[in-house]
Parts: sequence; structure tokens; C-alpha cells
Amino acid sequence: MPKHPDPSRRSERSRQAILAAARELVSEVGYAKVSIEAIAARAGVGKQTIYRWWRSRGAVVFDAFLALSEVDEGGGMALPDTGDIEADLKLVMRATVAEFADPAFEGPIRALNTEIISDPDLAAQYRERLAAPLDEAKKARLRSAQRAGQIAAGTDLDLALELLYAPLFQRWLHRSGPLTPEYADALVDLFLKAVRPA
Amino acid sequence: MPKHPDPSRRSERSRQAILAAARELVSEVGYAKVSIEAIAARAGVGKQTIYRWWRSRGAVVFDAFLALSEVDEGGGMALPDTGDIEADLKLVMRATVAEFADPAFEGPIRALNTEIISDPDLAAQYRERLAAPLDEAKKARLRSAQRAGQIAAGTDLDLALELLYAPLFQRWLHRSGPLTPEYADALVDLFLKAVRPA
Amino acid sequence: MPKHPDPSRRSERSRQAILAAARELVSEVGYAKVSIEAIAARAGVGKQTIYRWWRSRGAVVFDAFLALSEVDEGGGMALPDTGDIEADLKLVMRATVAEFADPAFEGPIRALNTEIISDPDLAAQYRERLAAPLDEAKKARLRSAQRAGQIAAGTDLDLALELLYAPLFQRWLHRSGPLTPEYADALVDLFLKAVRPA
Amino acid sequence: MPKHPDPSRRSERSRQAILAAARELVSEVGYAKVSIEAIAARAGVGKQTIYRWWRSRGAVVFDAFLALSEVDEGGGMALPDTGDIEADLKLVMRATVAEFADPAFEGPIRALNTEIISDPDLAAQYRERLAAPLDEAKKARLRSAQRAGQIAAGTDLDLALELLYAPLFQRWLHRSGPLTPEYADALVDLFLKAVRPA
DNA sequence: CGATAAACGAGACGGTACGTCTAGTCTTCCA
DNA sequence: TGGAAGACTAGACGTACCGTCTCGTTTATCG
Repeated sequence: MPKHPDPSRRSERSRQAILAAARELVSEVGYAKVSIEAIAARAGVGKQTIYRWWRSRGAVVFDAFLALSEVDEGGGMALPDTGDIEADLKLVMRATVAEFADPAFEGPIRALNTEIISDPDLAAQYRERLAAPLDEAKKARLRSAQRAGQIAAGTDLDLALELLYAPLFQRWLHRSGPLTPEYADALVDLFLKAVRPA
Repeated sequence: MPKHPDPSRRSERSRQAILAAARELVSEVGYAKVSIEAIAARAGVGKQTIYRWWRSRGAVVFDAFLALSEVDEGGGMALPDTGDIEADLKLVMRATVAEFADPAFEGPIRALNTEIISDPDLAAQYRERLAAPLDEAKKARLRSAQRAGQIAAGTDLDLALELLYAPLFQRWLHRSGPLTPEYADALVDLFLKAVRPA
Repeated sequence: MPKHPDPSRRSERSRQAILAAARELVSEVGYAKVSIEAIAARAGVGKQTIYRWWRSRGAVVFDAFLALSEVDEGGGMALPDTGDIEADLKLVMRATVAEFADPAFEGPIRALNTEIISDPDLAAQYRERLAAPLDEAKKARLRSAQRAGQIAAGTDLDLALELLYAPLFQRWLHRSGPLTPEYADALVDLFLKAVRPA
Repeated sequence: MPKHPDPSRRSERSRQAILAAARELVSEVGYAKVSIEAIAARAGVGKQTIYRWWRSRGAVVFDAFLALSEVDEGGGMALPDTGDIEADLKLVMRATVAEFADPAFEGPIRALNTEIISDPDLAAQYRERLAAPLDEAKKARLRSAQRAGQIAAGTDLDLALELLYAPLFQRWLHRSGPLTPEYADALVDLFLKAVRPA
């Protein structure tokens, strides 16, 4: 029978120290070389305290970055809405392209995806805690465009979102082509053609 | 100065044994738990023989599956071309959806992507040896549709291909939604709207 | 400053539970594998309760067996005295030999000696609470033999006792020879030769 | 099936480093606190190299001291033989008493006995490699005394040896009395009385 | 055709990290 | 307010692999 520790007695101080140590180590030595041993040492924490609350090294690091992202965005979050869906989307997609090109994001995001791919549990957490809020914000903008008659009324917004973002994501993940502002623009153009009202 | 072994003296018997052992072990215990030690033992081979010819565990396993795929497809490969681009694409996309759902492919493909994400070298090999031929076949079909006036003349086929496949790939990778024949159809419909002639 | 708990408030129920748990665990898994953790869990007691009242794991287990032995023998205890010192000693030594051969005694006694060797404190307790009463009984019988003129008047009884028992003990401890009734007899013969009146 | 490593490939350098480290650590921190981890670190050796060649921590430390003792004594070894068995034995026993009192020997010998008590394997090694040669030398002296008519012809020399040494050993092990030159003399007197010719 | 040099199987080596276990301390909560 | 419960820091346990490094043993050209 597996022991279930009592979360009410959990040390918040240790939890924070562990997440901070994980973040630091990832950016210092890279995700692949971060060990639970090193996190524990850096955090001034017994290894058991990590094993008690996380299933795996992946889960710790994942949590560390998720916590970071959740803090960053907080609750409210919205895409620009000038009324011009094309301009707004190009702005956003160019920003996204730039973000993916940022070496500081590169490592952690790739690490995140590495974990997500083969761990359905972490994938679910990722969707719920990170992707879902972002997607909702994006869909809000698309809905606004729908109301403005710029996007067809019956469009499946989940599918539309994939159409817009997945090409960019895949190109980045597989390094199968350059990520430029022009690419972002071309993608938006094609996307808008696909979803415009008949 | 790093020693460069002479490929002409390489033992083909050992090479085959290693790749076979790698494949077997991946399907038996899962990619993450396959070790070079285990591959060597299973193949009846010294560890050094693996280190001599491959850079990393990822490279071995990658090679093992690449070799498998390359054998499967051989040289020629073409998508169906009945003249009806919509019907042809839906057929292909439904088949792709089914393939991704196959548990036998699931594991290895996820493992492959795990390696690719953080190893640019393997990513390049993947593109050249696996993705490129497939993409070429797909682009050939799209060109045929272009000639038939079903797809706009100026369309960037690389981008178009991403528009068609990336949404499916991302949904599978992140498990962010169901992969059904209906999904395949909806994706093709949206895609064709995006690339149809003005 | 070390806290000295008030013995008057000590929970007798906990004490008994701890000693019982210690005894059970020793006979179940062997002395070397008994941990304070396991004793506390088995006794349904907090670890601190053990640390409060005992100095070490050895002290707990030692106490557990000492308590047991003290109960067994009670107060009165005497060697047989038929007037024939040779016959009486051979009887006693043969019994002792048999006791050492008993597998049920083997483990605990070896464990006891392990602790005693390197912990002077436990050694002192052992002498006072276990060895002294036994030795006193044995010396009583020797004194009786002295009075009967079977043992020299000036004999140092402490040394005599060592002469009689230490060879047997050492042979058992080091497993340096067989422990048989014949051995007991031979030992008694030699002993009596050493201590007989001039 | 337990793996049996090939002794011919064993690194003598590592073996020596391990034994030396073990000896150093025992005298620095005491036997009880010596860990395999520490020995490996001190010796500049992987832990596996220790586990490959020794069964337990006890076995390593044991070997370390046994190796030391074996070197010390070399092959030849004999007790003094002036023709006066009483004088010779008193000399030897006084020396033995002094040796046991030496704090530098105290620790290691107690540690040795701790291991021996509960590990029959080590006990056997101890008898063969350490005790047997010493006992043989002692028995040689007793045989010489037998030939000189100072000890009864039929005496069982193994038993006699125990009679002579076990009391001293037990008193030291259990700290049950003072170890003085006078004690040594008294012991020899009693011993000689036991074994003298009828 | 015999030497000679490479790749080979095997596996010991110094190491790192694993995940588990226990020590001994500290904290919380209950009776 | 003492004691059960158990989370905490610390660190050893024994195992699994890492990548490197000898060892002999094939093999396979070349002199």
C-alpha cells in the first residue's frame, strides 16, 4: 500500500526552494543534465522530500516552469483587438516567432515538450495549466473577429487555432525551416483565407 | 586527436545485431529504459563497438528505426491521384490519423520525436532520410492539383504542407484532442479553402 | 543542554510496546536488520519516544532481551549441589553446551555480544544485570565445594570461573571447534585439576 | 546466477588503495562510522569495484587488517623457549595483556570481533589466516614442554590453549575485570596446575 | 602465406545518479 | 502539555549505466 503524505503538513519553504533550484539548474547546465540529487543539494533539501511530492525529475522541472509561467500571466490576459484581425494576428504571430527564436526560451520549451511527449500526465497538466488559458485568450480574439464578420460563423475555433499555430510550432520543433516575420505573415494570410466567410 | 575508425572494416554482422537488439529492446521495455549496456549485451557485442560507430544512445535507436522505415518504403512512393484532390487528401489524412492511433507506432514515434527535439543533428537526419522523401511525395500530389487548377498557382507548397499536417501532428503530440476521421475531413476542408485559387 | 525527561511521567504502555516490538523484530528479521524506525512503527509509537528514553538502537534491543532474561530467572537461582562437584559441574556444562547450540538462543546471544563489545555502557549493564547474578550462583557452588575440600581454599573464584566458562564461550563465539558433551566433560576435568587442593 | 568476476583482471593498485583507505578510516573515525562510500572516495575508486570483490563492509575492513597482520608476522613465528615453561608463558601472557591494553589495538580488534561474531564466513577466514598460525606457534611451545615432561603427555593441546587464552580474552572482551601482569601470572599458574603431569 | 594492424567480444575501471532506507531533529495536532 | 504521527535534512545503501580503458581473439588486408 503506497503511503500518501499529508499535504497539509507540507513545507512551503522547501517547495519553493526546490522549484527555484530546479529553475536555476536548468538554465545553468541545461535540462538534460539536471539531476534530482543536484536539485536537492542546491535547495538544501533531503532527496526524500522531492520524491515525496513529485513522481519524477520531469515532474519537478515541469512544475518549476509552470509555476513561473502562471505567475507571469496571472489571471487576465488578452490579445490585442484593434478591430483589424489581420493586423492583430500578424502582430501576435511575429511576436510568437520572435519568442521561439529567443535562446532563453529555446531550452526550457524544448525540455518541456520532451517531457510532455511521453508522459500523458504531464501533457494533461500542461494543457490545463498553460495551454488552456492561452488558447482561451486566442479564441476570444477569434470570436471577436467572428462577430465582426471577418471569420466565418460556423468555424471550429479549436481546429482554427491549430491551423494557425501548429505549423509554426512544428517548424520550430523539427527545425524544418526558418522562422521569420515573413513566415508569420504568410501563415496568417493562409489562415485567414481558410476561415474567412464564404 | 579523435580516432576515426575505418568504415570499410566495419562488421556488418555486428551492425545488424545492434540495430535489431535496439529495436527489440525498445518494444520490450520502452525507449526510455533502453541502455547501451543492454543493447550490447543483447547483441552479443562489446560496448566499444557501439561507441565506435554511434554518438549516443539516441543515435543508435534512431538509426534502428530509420533503417526499418527506409526498408519499408523503398524508393518509389506516391500518394493516390484520382484527379479529385479533396477525395485523395481525405483518404490520405484518414490513413494518417489511423496510423497515429496504432499503438505499435505510438511508442517509437514518440521516442523518435523526443530525441529529435533536443538533438539538432538527429533532427537533420530525420528530415533528410525520413521526412524529405515523404514530403516530396506529398508535394508532388499538390503540384498535380495545382496543374489541375484545384490549388492556387502561387501557393508555397512547404507552408501548405505544414498547414495540412502540422495540426494533426500537434494534436497527436500533445494529446490535445481526438483524432478521428471526421477531424481529418474537417482539416482537409479548411486546408483546401486556404489554398484554393482566388 | 540535553533535556532530561521526567521518568515519573513515562508511559509504561509505550515502554512495554517498544520492548515487545524490539523482541519480535529481532526474531523475525535478525538483529542487524532491526531499525528504530521499524520498532517505532511496530510499537505504534513516535520515534521521538524511543530517542527520549534510550541512547541507541543497541540499548533498546539490549533492554528488550535483558528484561526478558530478568523475568525468566526471577530472584532465586542456584546450581545443583549433590555434594559431587565433578558430577554437578559436568551436568551444568553439558546443559550450557546444549543451550549455546540451540538455534533460538544463538541469534540473540550473538547480537547481545556484538553490542557489548564496542559499547562499554552496555557491557556494564550486562555484567550487572545478567552476568553478575549468574556468576554469583556459580561461585556459591564453588564455595560449597571449597568447604567440602574439593577445591583449594585459596582459589580466586573469579579467575576460576573464567577458567571454567571462557574456553566454552570463546569456542562458541569464534566457532573454533565442536561443542559436545565430551568437550564439556574434558573442560571440567581440566578445570578440577587446576583448582583441586594441593 | 551470481556473476563471478575474473580475478586475473583485478587491479592490484585499486585493491591496495581500498585496503589502505579502510585502515586509515577505521583509525580516524572508528570502525562503526566507516562507510563503503567513504572508503571508495578515499581510495579514489568506484563503489562497484568494492562491491565486485567484497561481500560487505565488514569483509573489506576485515581484509584490510588481516592483510596488515599477515605482513607483520610473515612466515616464521615462534614463542620463546628457554626450557622454563612457566617463565616463558608468563612472559608471553604479560605481553598479551599489554597488547590488549594498547589503545591502538583496542579499536580494530574489537571491530574485528564484532564482525566475526555474526559472520561465520569471516570467522572461518579469521581462524585460518590469523588464529591458526598463532595457535600453531603456541602449540609448538606446549609440545616442547610436553617433551620436557612439564606438561602431561596426553593433554589435548587445543583445549589447553583455550584454557590459557580464553579467560584473558573474555575478560578483555566483556571488560569484566582488570588486565594486569599479576592476572597473567595467576592465569599461567592455574593453567600449569591443570596440565602438569600426574 | 605469414605478419600485422584493425575491429572485435568481454568486462574491469572511476564515476554519477538512481530510488530507498534509516538516523536523528523538528513541528503539528490531539487527548 | 506529553506523546503519536510524521515531515524534515542528511547521507549511506546497493544497483544500473555511463564512457574509457585494457585485455586477448578474430579477420583481412598487405608485404
